Amino acid sequence: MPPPAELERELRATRPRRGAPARTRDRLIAAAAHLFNKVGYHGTDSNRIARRAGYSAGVFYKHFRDKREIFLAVYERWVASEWKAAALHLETKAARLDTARRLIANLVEFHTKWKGLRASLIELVYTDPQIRRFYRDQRRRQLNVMAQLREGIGARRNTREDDAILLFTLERTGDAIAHEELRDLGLNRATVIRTLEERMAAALR
Amino acid sequence: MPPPAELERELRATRPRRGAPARTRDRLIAAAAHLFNKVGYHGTDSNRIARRAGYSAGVFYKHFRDKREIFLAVYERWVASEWKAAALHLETKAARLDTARRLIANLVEFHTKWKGLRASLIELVYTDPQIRRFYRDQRRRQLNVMAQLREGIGARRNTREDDAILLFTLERTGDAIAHEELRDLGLNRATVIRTLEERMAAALR
Amino acid sequence: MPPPAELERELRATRPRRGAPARTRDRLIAAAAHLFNKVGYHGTDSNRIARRAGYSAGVFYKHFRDKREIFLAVYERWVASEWKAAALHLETKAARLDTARRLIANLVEFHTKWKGLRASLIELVYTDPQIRRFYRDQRRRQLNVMAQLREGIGARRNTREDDAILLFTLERTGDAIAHEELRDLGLNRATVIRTLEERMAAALR
Amino acid sequence: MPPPAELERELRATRPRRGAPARTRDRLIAAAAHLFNKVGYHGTDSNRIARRAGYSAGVFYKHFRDKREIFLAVYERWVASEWKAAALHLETKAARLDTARRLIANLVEFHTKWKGLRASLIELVYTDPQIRRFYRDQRRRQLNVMAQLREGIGARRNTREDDAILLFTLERTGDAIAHEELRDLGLNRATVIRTLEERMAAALR
DNA sequence: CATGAATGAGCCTTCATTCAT
DNA sequence: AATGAATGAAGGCTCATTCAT
Repeated sequence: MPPPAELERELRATRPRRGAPARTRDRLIAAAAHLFNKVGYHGTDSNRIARRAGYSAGVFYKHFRDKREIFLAVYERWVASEWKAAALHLETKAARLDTARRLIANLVEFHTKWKGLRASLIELVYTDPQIRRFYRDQRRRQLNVMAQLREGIGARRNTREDDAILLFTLERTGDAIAHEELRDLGLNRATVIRTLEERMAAALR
Repeated sequence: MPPPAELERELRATRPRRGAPARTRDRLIAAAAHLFNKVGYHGTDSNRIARRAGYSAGVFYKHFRDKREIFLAVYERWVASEWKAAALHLETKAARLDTARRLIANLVEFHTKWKGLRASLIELVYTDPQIRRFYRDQRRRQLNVMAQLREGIGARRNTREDDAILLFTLERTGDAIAHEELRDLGLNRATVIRTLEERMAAALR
Repeated sequence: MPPPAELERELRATRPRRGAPARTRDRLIAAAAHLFNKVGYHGTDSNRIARRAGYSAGVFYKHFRDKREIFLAVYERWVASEWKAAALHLETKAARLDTARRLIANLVEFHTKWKGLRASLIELVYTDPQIRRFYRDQRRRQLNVMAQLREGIGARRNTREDDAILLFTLERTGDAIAHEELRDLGLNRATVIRTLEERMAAALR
Repeated sequence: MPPPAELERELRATRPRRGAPARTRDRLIAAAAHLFNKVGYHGTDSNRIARRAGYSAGVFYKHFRDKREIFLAVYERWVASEWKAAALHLETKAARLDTARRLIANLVEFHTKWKGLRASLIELVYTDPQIRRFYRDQRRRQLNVMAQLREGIGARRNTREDDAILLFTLERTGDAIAHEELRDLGLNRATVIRTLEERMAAALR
């Protein structure tokens, strides 16, 4: 006997019986994002994604070829929203250090919110060519933005290699903060964040 | 009788029909390390580990409760060998920059050799409390060693937080090098490595 | 695709490709009843139950958590049908001895038809708390019916303990008849049955 | 990793390193009896029997073809000891009712002590021809003894069929007592036992 | 005789995926 | 467009049994 009351079903009431395909796709992605983040890619099954989105199992495969594909969609959406937030901070006129602070705050927020998803990401980047490609494209885009920023502000000479190392540092340290690694190591979170902010600000100079 | 054409069988010839348990365990760990590294944790199954080690399926469970447990054993072994190599470099009397070079070379070598394993690791650290604990313990140990080093050489004041950030940078950049991320991004590998060496050397000052 | 020559496949033709869940559950229970009765509880596996019912392996777990659970379902169904038959005999207006005869005939019929199932039952009653509970509930129900019967007919005083002993006698002797134990012991089946009928009739007095 | 400290190993110390085969066999049977009775036939594995007897796994198959065979040996031994006890009571000169009491006490004691074993027995009698044969042989032997007893004491005429029904009643009610079925049904144990004693005594008349 | 490592068949269970309705 | 019953391959794991030492 399947478990009686599926909490996942709650959404069903909200949903129109025959909605626009795009809306269905959206709901599926949202449900998948939640589940991937909560129980990991391998801990999530496609039936559950559909059910949580308020649909029956079959719907999933009308919109995605497989689990891999919806993961990519989730990842794309997540990246897009992170970029959007970052862009907002960059556009806002402010002192260099203030901008850096906002960007780091943004980083920490996103890494914290999506820590489960990020934990699955690395393996998939290694495993799946398509996800790898997308992942690298984002990095390239980040490097380009950084290069432009420095140019725009007439910044001092700095190599793309340095930028990359900074990005790696930010990414990995952001994860450490999200996963409470610092606390477990008896480190001061504020100090670490301040250091990241300074490096970020330095890169914007 | 095992299925007809098993490539994995090659090892069987080499192996004594009945060995010491410790030897069997060793072979299982070695086989698991290979497979985890090649096809990832989730792509590996216990039967295949046993078969690759030259045994039949049942043997696996005589030595390990489940896949998680053998992963931990693999990880422990890998970490131990990395530490051993690092310790060797640290003990060798040499100029600061030379020691740094060796340590970075060691890092790159290990991250390259075990890139598949590392790709699986992150998710497991997130998922599995025991693996997480071990992982954090290693980091703590690294930080302690760094603190001692600086003290020993009468080094300048540097915070444990800085050390942690450096370790995160090294780890993540080491992965990027291993996965050829730099090449895909059109970055110069030698430049990146030189930067890492300098930071390492600076931390030893 | 299931292995080539599966006799169990015969049912598949009969079955609609996609039926109501209740119907599927019914078929699974029927198949399980047959197999438990034929090869015993421990000789039956869930895949085979599904296959015999005309389904693939996975279906089983959509309806039952495990073998234990379907055994209970089988047992419940079997008990219900036996009660139904017994009730019919009790309701029919007839001389005491006639009613007794019918009840004994019913007993022998059921014990014969389900002798394999009953052989597994005892161990499960010992092993499984839920099955034990159900088993005892039936016995209690039987005792209650017997008490009512005697009361209804203004019968002579008889203790619940005597009733219980009678039920045990009937149960065990019913099994002996079903399993041809009497024949192996060189006993006269008709004589034994007549004795049971007389005791039954006496209890109804 | 196998569980560290196996309690079952305790016996090993006691045992001579190279004992007489008969002694080894004895120990295996005793260990098997204990385990069958505790966790049932299907819940016992042959390695564990050997380990509990203080031997390694392989020894088992030097003495028994398979689990079935050792079950039969256990069963034979148990029956023999029950007969021995019963014979003792029968030989003791005493009033009919006193002998009956002793026999019933003996029955209850044995059924209680071996209730787990008995729970497995029924299915095996159904499943295994050899065990079935032995089981029936015991019943035949019991019936013969009863016939002789009545003859010996110049007892009144009573059919072998009646004796059989009595034996079935005793057996099944003995199990009910052992399994605390009576208690669960709210019945008085003493009353039931008295009834059994009376019927036993009547059979001896 | 005894050891105990190793075997491998086979059951249990999950889940990505399909398809008739 | 949506349903959801059904599929079936693939692993996980156990345990009766063997055999080289």
